[in-house]
Amino acid sequence: MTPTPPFQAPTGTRDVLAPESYEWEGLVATYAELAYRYGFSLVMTPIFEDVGVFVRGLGEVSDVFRNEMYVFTDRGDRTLALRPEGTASVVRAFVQHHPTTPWKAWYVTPAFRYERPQAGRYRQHTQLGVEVIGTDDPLVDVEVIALANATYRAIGLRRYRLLVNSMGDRACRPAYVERLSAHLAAHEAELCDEHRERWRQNPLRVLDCKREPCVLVTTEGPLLLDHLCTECRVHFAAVREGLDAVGIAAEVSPRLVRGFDYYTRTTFEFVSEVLESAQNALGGGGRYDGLVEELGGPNVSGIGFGSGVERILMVREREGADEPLVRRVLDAFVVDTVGDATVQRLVETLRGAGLAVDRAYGARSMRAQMKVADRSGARAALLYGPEEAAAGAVTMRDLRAPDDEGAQRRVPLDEVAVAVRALVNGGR
RNA sequence: GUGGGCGUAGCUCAGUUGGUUAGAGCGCCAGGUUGUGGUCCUGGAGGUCGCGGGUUCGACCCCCGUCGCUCACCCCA
Repeated sequence: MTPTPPFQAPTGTRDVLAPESYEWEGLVATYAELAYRYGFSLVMTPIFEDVGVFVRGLGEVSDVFRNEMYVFTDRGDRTLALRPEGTASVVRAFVQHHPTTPWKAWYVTPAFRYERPQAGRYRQHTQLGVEVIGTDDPLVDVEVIALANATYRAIGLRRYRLLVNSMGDRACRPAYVERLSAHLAAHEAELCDEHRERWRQNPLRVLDCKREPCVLVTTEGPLLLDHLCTECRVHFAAVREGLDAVGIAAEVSPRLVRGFDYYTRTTFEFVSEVLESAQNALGGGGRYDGLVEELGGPNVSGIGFGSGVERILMVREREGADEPLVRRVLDAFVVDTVGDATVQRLVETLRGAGLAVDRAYGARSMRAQMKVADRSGARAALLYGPEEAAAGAVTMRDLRAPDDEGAQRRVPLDEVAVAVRALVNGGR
């Protein structure tokens, strides 16, 4: 402590202790409950995979693959990578186990990307998300978006917007990309410095560029939404109608292009209004048509979303939510100046009866133990000293009583559980 | 990968133009109150001033390097 510790959490990672960890508990519990309500089941996959899972998943030209992956070789000479996002692993698990479709799976998992850390961005962050594999029904798109939205709402987020777009599919996107490329080529000199060099690698990314030169060029260029094939147009219309039907406001954002190569048709992103910087994406996702097949499975479609836990909680704080998501309060705290086995038994009995109970350690003075009891936030203090030992009882004290009048009374040992329960439930 | 800011007690921070034993508040521990927390009072513990090197008679202060944090670019969650 005093000297510099020899080890610290690695750059871009962090420890989460109470009370912050209570927020995590609350968010994950809320999300798990909602996912269950929406008909999803939990899936857990390893946090590292054969690097090929992610190479095929993300695409070789994606930034994540090119320079952000944690790749390593194990002792068996296998090339593995820590997962940079959730979808590819889940799709791989789908292909390996072929569950009945449509398969609706939810997850919470760490994800790793080697980037410079920044507000709301870490090298290890935590993503919660879902995937639905085996149907291209637009109602599923609506459900996935609705679940994300419901989660944000449930924890109190209000100041965010939903952007949606359609990326087209194998039938219509290639032709569009050619049109776009032609347009970019004609205006190459007007693009921003970076894209003037790089636009050929992934012309769609230029649409997502926020720098003015690119914005000017692409604004007058062709939009994918105007060049969708009939099927994609119908699908996108159904998604929008479905969102409308369940009362979720969505803004069509023709320039929304997300980072991974596998997206087709529906893409969406929730952006927060309280994050000024470029890190304003709360979560996002979309449909992927070729990914399952790419990883060796049948030619079926899937859709999913991922959202960052750290970012959600940061946004929640910035929105001014001061109510903790969960309250962890002890029911009773035991103060013991006798030190025989009685208190040890009592504590276990109370815990067995479903009460949250802690005690002081180290045989300290009653005064010191009472301070600990106070700081613990427990509702009741249970004092056990020589007098109580002689009477086979404890003194139960209400630590939240406004004054000392009637704040405490003697309770026989075998009635303590009932008495504490009554006090916690508002009686005395 | 590129650039800006910052590293002094567990936490939040002071620290004069470089000068001798580095301070405060909160927190922690003990006592006042040998059976009572939340108020009050007294005392105490706790710092190789991020780390390494340099300049100087002398460095928390100046210089170089390094590590870490932070903010922005980029990318995304």
